[in-house]
Amino acid sequence: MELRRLRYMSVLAEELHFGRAAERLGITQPALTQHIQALERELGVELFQRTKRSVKLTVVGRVTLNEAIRTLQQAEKTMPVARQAGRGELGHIEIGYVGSPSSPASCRKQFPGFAKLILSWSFA
Amino acid sequence: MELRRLRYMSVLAEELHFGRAAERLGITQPALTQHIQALERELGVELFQRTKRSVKLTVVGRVTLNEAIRTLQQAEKTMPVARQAGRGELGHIEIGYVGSPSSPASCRKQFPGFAKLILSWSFA
DNA sequence: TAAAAATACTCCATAGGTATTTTAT
DNA sequence: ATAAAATACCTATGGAGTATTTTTA
Repeated sequence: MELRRLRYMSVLAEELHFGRAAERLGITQPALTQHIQALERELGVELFQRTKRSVKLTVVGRVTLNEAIRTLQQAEKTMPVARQAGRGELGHIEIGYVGSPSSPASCRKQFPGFAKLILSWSFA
Repeated sequence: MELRRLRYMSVLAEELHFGRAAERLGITQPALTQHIQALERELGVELFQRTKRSVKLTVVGRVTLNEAIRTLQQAEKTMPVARQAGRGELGHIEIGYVGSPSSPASCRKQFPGFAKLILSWSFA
């Protein structure tokens, strides 16, 4: 499954018109038709109901679109996050156990205040 | 940005070895090299630090990988959800205002119990 | 010297374009 | 008759392969 096709699908769902959606996407109508067909084949479902004169989302399409939009939104974050990290505006904290052999329990025993701090921020 | 490349990145991050990662991915080592280079070019950051003898994630790579994994996990949901919906095992509920002109406020006035029900489930 | 990543090149699949056909209104 | 989606076909970009080079431990 490709992000590009999910984008194509979401724009088509907004426009409900292959010609206009294709234009917004900077491709031609036949190209868009083929991508939607390919996506439908890949998922094994009918996303849009076409009647030569109108296009509408099927119920399956509606449900699929929800997931697609979530995926696209998450994907959109990746690029700016990478760039911010590249400029040193974002980093990460690594947490490990100290001493060996050790365990979460022994770690909490060793650093009760630290464990409380972490717990107050909650373990993700 | 392509999902495939995020998958390539995440496998390479696990293996830290182009040859083994490529094998797991069912492609050749040069192909993987080129995809990682392309992804780095696209994002404008260095994801892995290679020293001809070892590969390791940079801090930027670590941060980017977090987002990439979230994206992949979300993307993974789309296909089964679409198929479930296709078999009628999933649907959706649509909620709108009744009467016109209307607003959330007038709707709550008209259907105080309904609004309470919705609020108890919280507006997403 | 050997192991591993990068580079050079070649080939083919497919994304996308143009032209055309089909169909419902 | 017309608007709009589907189909047919062609081209070119780039993904993936093989062979080779480079590098450092």
